[in-house]
Amino acid sequence: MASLSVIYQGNQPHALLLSPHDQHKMVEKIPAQTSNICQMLQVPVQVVCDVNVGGPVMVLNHCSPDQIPHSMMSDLNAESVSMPAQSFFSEHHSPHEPGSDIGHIEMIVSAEAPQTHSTSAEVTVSLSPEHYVSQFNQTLYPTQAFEHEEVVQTKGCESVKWEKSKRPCNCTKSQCLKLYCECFANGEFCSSCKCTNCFNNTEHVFERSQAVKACLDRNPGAFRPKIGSRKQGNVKGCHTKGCNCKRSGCLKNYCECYEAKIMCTSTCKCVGCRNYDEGCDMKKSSEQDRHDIYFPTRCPVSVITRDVVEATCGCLLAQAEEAQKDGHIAAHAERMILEEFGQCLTQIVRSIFKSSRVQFNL
DNA sequence: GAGTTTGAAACT
DNA sequence: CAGTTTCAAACTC
Repeated sequence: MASLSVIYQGNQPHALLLSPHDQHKMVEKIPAQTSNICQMLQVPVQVVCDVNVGGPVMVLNHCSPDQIPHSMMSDLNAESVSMPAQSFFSEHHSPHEPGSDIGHIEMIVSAEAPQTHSTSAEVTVSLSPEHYVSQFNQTLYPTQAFEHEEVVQTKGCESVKWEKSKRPCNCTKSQCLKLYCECFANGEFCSSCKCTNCFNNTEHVFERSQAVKACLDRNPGAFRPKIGSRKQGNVKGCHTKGCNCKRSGCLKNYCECYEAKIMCTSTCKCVGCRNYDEGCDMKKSSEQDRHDIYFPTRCPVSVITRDVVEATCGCLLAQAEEAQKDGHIAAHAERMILEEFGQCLTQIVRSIFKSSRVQFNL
């Protein structure tokens, strides 16, 4: 029943668990994992206790505010909350921002100790607004997914929006407990999926929490959004790790940057990237690099391959998009595109001559 | 819809 | 940490 639980080891309070859901089984199983929970979460949580709660603290964060108030209001003893629960959240949230984070929280609540303890633990929990991401909670208590949900993530003064569509997964071998599974990677339970042997559901909460921990052990940032905060001049944000594409030119949905509709950046380790904005990014040092990559030396008869044609079209489209973005008039846009086409032709001709020289030398 | 390609994740 | 394998989505036919 309690969304706020104090976990004891022997007579000593061991951990404070804030949970949005009524999941006793999970609460019972979590203590074994809580020893390094703060480090695992990488969420500095300042805990000021009237009694020594002592141990690590799990703080619900990064959950749907629509869910939290209900559980908090229904589960907490109203008399022990120093401010009305409704105002507690309304001060920090717009109720119509699904998926937004709690952000800054200051509250005083009472947590009922187990029956073996006669006292209540009154604690003040203060979350620093800049450390709002609680991946473990997010993944342990996933929010319901919505079709084509637009998530608004607020971090400090920055606001990043990205499309988050809930697609049914088709996992067959991963039990949906590895990051291969999009549902799992998004911190969601599988629902209406076509997966087989799925463990990413409420019936396998323990296995799932183990898998979450394993992922976080491998990579503490495993469940952080891959599309990070926007940089100056980067309207939509950037990929936190960058992509490693080698064959797609970062112009297909294989590329995580392209799929997220963002430009590749210098963080990416991609080869032959075509997904960047020359005006705003340092991805490539010069336009020449781009053409050199896509118009390499080849046998004359095979220079104009399908790849070359696609690359040329890509160049022209990129120019068109840039012209449109910059708000140029049609005539100027046409000129830009034609100039780009000229550059492409120049490179093709150069490639023919280069490969011809090679052949002649042979 | 089956087969292939791709690149991230996982593993060694 | 680099190389390899596994995996599921994207893509092609």
